[in-house]
Amino acid sequence: MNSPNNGSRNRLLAVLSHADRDLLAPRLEGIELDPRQILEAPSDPISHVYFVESGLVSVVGTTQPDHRIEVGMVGYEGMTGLCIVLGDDRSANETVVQSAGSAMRLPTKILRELMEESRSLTSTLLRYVNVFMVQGSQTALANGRGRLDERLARWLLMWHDRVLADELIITHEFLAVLLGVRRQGVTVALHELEGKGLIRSTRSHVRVLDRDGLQQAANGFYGIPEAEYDRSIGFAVGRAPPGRPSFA
Amino acid sequence: MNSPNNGSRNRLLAVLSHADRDLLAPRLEGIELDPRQILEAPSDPISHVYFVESGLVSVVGTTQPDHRIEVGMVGYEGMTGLCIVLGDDRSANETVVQSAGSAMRLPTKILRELMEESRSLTSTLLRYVNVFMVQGSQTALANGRGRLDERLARWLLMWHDRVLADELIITHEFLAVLLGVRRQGVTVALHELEGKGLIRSTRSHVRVLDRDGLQQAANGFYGIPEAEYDRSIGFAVGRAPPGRPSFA
DNA sequence: AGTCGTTTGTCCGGAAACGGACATATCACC
DNA sequence: GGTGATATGTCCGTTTCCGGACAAACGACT
Repeated sequence: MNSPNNGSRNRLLAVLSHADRDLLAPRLEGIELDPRQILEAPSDPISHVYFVESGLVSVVGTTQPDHRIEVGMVGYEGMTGLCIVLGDDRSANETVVQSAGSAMRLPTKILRELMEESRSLTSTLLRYVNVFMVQGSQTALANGRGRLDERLARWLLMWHDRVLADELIITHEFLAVLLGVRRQGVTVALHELEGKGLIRSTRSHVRVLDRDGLQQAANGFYGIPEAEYDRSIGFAVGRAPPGRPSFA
Repeated sequence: MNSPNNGSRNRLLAVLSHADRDLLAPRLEGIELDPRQILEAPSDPISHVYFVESGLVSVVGTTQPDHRIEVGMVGYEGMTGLCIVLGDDRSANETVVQSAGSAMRLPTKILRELMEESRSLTSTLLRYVNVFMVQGSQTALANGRGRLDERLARWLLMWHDRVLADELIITHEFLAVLLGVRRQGVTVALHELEGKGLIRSTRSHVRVLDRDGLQQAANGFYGIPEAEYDRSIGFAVGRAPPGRPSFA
């Protein structure tokens, strides 16, 4: 439970004990994450779990072909393959790389074995599952009660937390899919936030200018999962810009 | 992993091995669930986990006072206190009894101890956590993409699965809170479903008449978590009315 | 400089849900 | 059988978002 900051860029790996890290290290494989790459397909057996180091991964819920929406977001603070951690071998959702980066990955089977060996490793991963569930709950809440501009502000903040940059690369079209709304709606909402001076929006780019303003614009829909993360997984490895959750 | 059907009315308890059941039995306490009773309050330490036997419990997400919505539903197929299972001591959500019934409950501390002792118990509970996460994802999806009438149909089906009765007791007002919409909207949507002959709606009562029709009305938003439950936790203890998930 | 695919900006009418108001219906209780 | 609290039915105008269409802007590539 100590946080030795063993040099890993992934926060979950970073908070592991030396012993757990030594257990994992030899089995971890560094790998690039390419945009649109699919890490988990619904109902397909999952081969690896990914500890994200940079970039961003979306968990997208699906039913009918036309019903799609993002239900969770994973950056360098988390991992994919939670169903593996929970003992299942496949996911009901799709997990797709949203923004290029890198990850350390581990074969499914190995993760299971190591979790059998180390209770403290298991404990950390389960606590992350809990935080991820909170994120999902809050997403359901925002989807049901939030206006488009509020949800957009929330989404930008969450992204901002999970990539270590102010400049995000994404098209309105893609954002619309993730938020489950029309592309034109995203365009208008971005203008609204830009008009308030909170962001700068150019072709395929969004730059965050005013985090505090965005939080205000999110109207209470942002922050709970991030606070839970800090409380439950542990505080940052060092840098924690004011007004931003410490893991960012 | 065998399903000895040891007589418990709670499905999770029922699928436990004899050994696990013997471990739990002496510590379980039967207790009534009264409507509106709060089993878990946000950020409050959780004293007990509840294995529901009858009635229904809602997990409600909250941020600002006015932002509330149901993010999960627990009946006799499940349990409350998932954050305990995952190693946290409190929940970000509120857990409230929606419909009267009974449960077997277990002090938080005891559950933790027993999970330390029995890996198979832990495994079963974690698989339920996974199913519950799927339920949450699908709720986020439905909230974001579904029309009110579709979400209402989905909700009625889910309730119908989780209480062993066709007659549900709830007011439009309450339903509106759970779905995160206006009360008047619920009234109109119920009429719509009633007009199609799918339900019968009277003061504080909704009777399910046509499950298949409701599934159609739900337009694909119903069924995934229920199927996951059957696949992951195991098939029913016996009765499985056609067209209804086997756990119901 | 010109071409072409992608991305964005901006229209429109219409559907869905909102917020508020008020009338009616139902039930528990005296 | 009357009374009052609770629940439901039905209006209204307004906001938010949708679905479709189309023009303009951008950027990569020749």
